[in-house]
Amino acid sequence: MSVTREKIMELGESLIRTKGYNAFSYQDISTELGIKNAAIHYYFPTKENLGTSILKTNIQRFEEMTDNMQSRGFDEWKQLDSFIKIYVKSHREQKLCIVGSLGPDVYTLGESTKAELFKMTEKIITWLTNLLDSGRAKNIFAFEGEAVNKATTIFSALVGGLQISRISGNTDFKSLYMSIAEDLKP
Amino acid sequence: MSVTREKIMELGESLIRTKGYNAFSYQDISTELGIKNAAIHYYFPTKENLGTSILKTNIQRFEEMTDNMQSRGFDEWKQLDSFIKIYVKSHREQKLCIVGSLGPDVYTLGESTKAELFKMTEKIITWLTNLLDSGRAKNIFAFEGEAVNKATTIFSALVGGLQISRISGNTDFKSLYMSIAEDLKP
DNA sequence: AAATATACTTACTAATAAGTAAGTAACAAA
DNA sequence: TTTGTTACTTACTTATTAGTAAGTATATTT
Repeated sequence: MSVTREKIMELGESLIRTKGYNAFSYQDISTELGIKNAAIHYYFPTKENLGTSILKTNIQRFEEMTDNMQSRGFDEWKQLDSFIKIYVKSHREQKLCIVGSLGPDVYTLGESTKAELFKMTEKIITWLTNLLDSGRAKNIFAFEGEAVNKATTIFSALVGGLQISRISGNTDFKSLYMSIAEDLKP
Repeated sequence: MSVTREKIMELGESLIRTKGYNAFSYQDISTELGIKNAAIHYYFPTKENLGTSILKTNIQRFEEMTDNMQSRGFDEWKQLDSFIKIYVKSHREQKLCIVGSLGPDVYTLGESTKAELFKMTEKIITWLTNLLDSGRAKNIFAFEGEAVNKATTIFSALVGGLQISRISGNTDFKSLYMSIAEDLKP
């Protein structure tokens, strides 16, 4: 695949996670990459097209990661830890996760982008739910109630945590991570 | 104060919490209110001015609410419950909270808006921290670690929860609320 | 050698954005 | 009665946006 195309997607994702979908323009990308805005339209005819492509790549990356952890035989703690580390890294880079940055804009997105955003959210929560359930069955995790509720709470705290910590300059993100972990210890 | 001015602020807040700050325009407001965009500029010379004013009002409302609960002698559970109910209401209205909707746009906001957003976030976390601390001292709440970390986690989960539940159509928000409450029971 | 495909640029268009300057109608104050 | 104030409208300007049509240089295929 084209290097320019990949650079556009990479920068596009970075801009979404930094400034937000409705605040970035093709000009932001073209200036940074030293190309013309029409070059971006060559690869991604519409902005919706670019947004959708970025989300599809993110879904793919997420699936590759979870498949990889599964095939390597990571236990539930290790898998949860690896997932949370994505957020620790985002926090270090002062970026939101893609779901958390597109979430508030959901009503302004085109249908295909909205569909991918929904799909990604669903995949994450389903994966987390299964992880929590299987961890509880093995007595590795302990928590009350349905796993899907715990999964939603954890995911919400991570998504919201990145936003809150970025507003207040830099709240200690490690403590959020510890708070989630502590909460699951038997 | 002017009725038009109040309607502008009310609609402005609603638009921020629905479409996001960078997706709404003075046209959205003027069309809805049947006035011209210059009329909005008469009350709020710049968009930043409007955003800042909306945040200031929100801070004031928050302080009035907490003061009111204090003076009425609400216990810690009742206070936490009342706070969470704001989010339950937001969820019902399919709106985000103002912090969660402006959060992702923080790098695109003007200095004065950013300052108020920071102030509001800080006030909420400080209030929640004190509430959790005093509740724990009375053995009404039970949790490990520092109260400020628990406060941040709870606030993050609420802010993120509204976003996640709105993406996936309508995840049961009540369960998030229960999950937080369950977690604090001694 | 001619035709085709790739990866762009040049040069626009149409729409929408925030913002402004000057005017006006209605009412109150001096 | 004039003067000023409030609450707007009219009529713009300037900048930026997503998006497009047509052209071009380079490499690849036939």
